[in-house]
Amino acid sequence: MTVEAIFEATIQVLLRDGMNALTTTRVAERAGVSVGTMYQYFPNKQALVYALNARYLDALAARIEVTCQEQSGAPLGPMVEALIETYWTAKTERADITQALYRSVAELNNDALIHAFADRVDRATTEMFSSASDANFADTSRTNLSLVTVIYGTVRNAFERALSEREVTDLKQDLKTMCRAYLANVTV
Amino acid sequence: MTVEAIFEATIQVLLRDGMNALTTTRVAERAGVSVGTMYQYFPNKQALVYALNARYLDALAARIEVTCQEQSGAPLGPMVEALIETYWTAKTERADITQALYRSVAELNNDALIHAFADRVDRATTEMFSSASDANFADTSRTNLSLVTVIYGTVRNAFERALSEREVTDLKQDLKTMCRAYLANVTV
DNA sequence: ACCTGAACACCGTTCAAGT
DNA sequence: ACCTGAACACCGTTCAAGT
Repeated sequence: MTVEAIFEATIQVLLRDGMNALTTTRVAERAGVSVGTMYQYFPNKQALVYALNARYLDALAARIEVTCQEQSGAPLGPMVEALIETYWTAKTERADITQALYRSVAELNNDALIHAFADRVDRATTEMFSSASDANFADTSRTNLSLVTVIYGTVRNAFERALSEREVTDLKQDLKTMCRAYLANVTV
Repeated sequence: MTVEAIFEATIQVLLRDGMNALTTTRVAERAGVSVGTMYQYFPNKQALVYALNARYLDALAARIEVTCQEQSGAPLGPMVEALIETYWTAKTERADITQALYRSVAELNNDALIHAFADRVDRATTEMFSSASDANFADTSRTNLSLVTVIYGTVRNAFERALSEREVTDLKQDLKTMCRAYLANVTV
């Protein structure tokens, strides 16, 4: 399909030449269509980058939802570790794409994108945590928000710092320790 | 000074009209100089944005260093809370500028910028944590890395999510709980 | 219905000319 | 020494013309 070819071309240009070289001409050329065709599917360049990120976040949200369903009813410890594992893996298995998208999304007004993603994922994780065999929170949505903000933020920052494999392993383990310790603290 | 006027103009254009409207012409106009003048001080537009971010990170690093010096010799708990407080305040007191810079820096290859900042700040925090009255880490640099990555990442993610004041207060408190609990866990 | 690509407005950058 | 701004190459976007 033409749209798929354009998406694929966008990722390739982003990976090969970076954000600055992401021109409509180059994307169209690589996708094997003319610029005009691109504008039939996307009203402008921003919309293309936006759609690409929306597509990625949708896939990410779906994976998190799967993990949340799998962990339903488990104890809190394994639960939060599974969430960390899923998010971290999803982000790192194609680290280059993750980086490229982080950079591309910054240019656009992505509030709607972030909120749609956050709402969907928050729903899944909140439900998961509520189902825990040892769940007994003073404030479920607060705990959920704290956990996911810390987890997603840490993964992102780990990316920016370009940590070594060793450092990533240690950090991931420490993040799990932190979240487990926090959960022990906020469970009544 | 001309350079200062250009920096100031850049921030203003960024705040008023966003990243897309940040054109060399507009910046020059607002700074009261011609485009040519801008190019005497910065080789290109990227360099201008880069320099603006470098300037900001330098000021941020200086503030963190001050906190680290102030906390020297204190117990770990208050120490990590002071670090969280300083970083969070520095980022939120001019939230609009923080946001604008987050967005502007994404476009450029900022590895050098990030690393220079990270190295400098890591040195300050590692020294602080080592000086704690109750410091006794199995692995000081690992603990330091985990703490700063989690803290900086959480603040950044809190920004992206555009949390309410209430949520921010709760999250900050929970982050402190997490870091304290983690420190209790990794101290031998 | 879907595609093409020349044409237009605008942006980043340069450089001969000004003080 | 520092500044100006018209000029140039290139990019995002459009639209009349093609299949």
